[in-house]
Amino acid sequence: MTKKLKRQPGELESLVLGSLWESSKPLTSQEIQAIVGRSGEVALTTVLTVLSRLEDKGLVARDVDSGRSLRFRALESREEHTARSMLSFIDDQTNPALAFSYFAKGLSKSQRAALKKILGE
Amino acid sequence: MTKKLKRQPGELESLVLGSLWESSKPLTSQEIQAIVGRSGEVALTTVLTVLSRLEDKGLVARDVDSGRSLRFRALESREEHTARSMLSFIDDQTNPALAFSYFAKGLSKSQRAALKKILGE
DNA sequence: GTTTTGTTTTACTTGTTGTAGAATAAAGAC
DNA sequence: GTCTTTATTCTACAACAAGTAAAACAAAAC
Repeated sequence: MTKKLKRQPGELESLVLGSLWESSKPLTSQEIQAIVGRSGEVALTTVLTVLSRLEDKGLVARDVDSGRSLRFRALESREEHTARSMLSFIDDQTNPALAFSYFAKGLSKSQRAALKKILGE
Repeated sequence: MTKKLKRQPGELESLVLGSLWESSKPLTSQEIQAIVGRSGEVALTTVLTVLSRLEDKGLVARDVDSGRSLRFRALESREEHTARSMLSFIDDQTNPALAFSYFAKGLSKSQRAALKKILGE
């Protein structure tokens, strides 16, 4: 009997990281479990495994809480992470301008306006 | 004896796809093999496996050459692909403007100028 | 028709992620 | 101070993606 995975590869990691991005303060593993486990439970040990892998990748750090448990936090914001990811694509571009052109075409009117404003500053 | 992989996961796929992006015309599997196999050989069957996986992902298509062999081509340019990838990050952004701000900060002066120009058109 | 050349099938390996039980550590209760 | 509860780490396996290529197959070329 082939056990089917509940999630796509990378999905749980994204959910855990996303919960830290959304939160204004560091979260305990239990709090994260409650957030990602909305529909369908996830074991606490699973959450902790994912957190430790995110630490290995340098995306998450832990602090000792005043008490027994740990609190986890993202090392960069969602927006910083997004920007870095986007920039990594630009790096191996021989013709960035052409890539920018397609990119701009795919943005919404308001997104394009926002980007234009930022570049003007 | 644990056999070490020559490459990181995804690397060969990138090399194969990259060879098609660089080329102005569709390439045969042999031609691709010659390009990606510069330092350290890759079996022709390996190249063909990778090509077929790229086809499954909708990134590559094949045409019958005038003769016996096949010619492979990328379905979008490197720049189109880059733009699509970048846009996919923007999609799950609640605050695109903030992401844009970090993004702009990471661009070189000339890249920033190029992007600004495109947005002005 | 046999050899050569090109492609598909099959198959195994490694790496990453999902998943969580078992073992361990440490805090709190009594 | 021992016992229980709670939190974390260790260990392990399953599933999927990607690297790798031999074996099988098909079709030119000779």
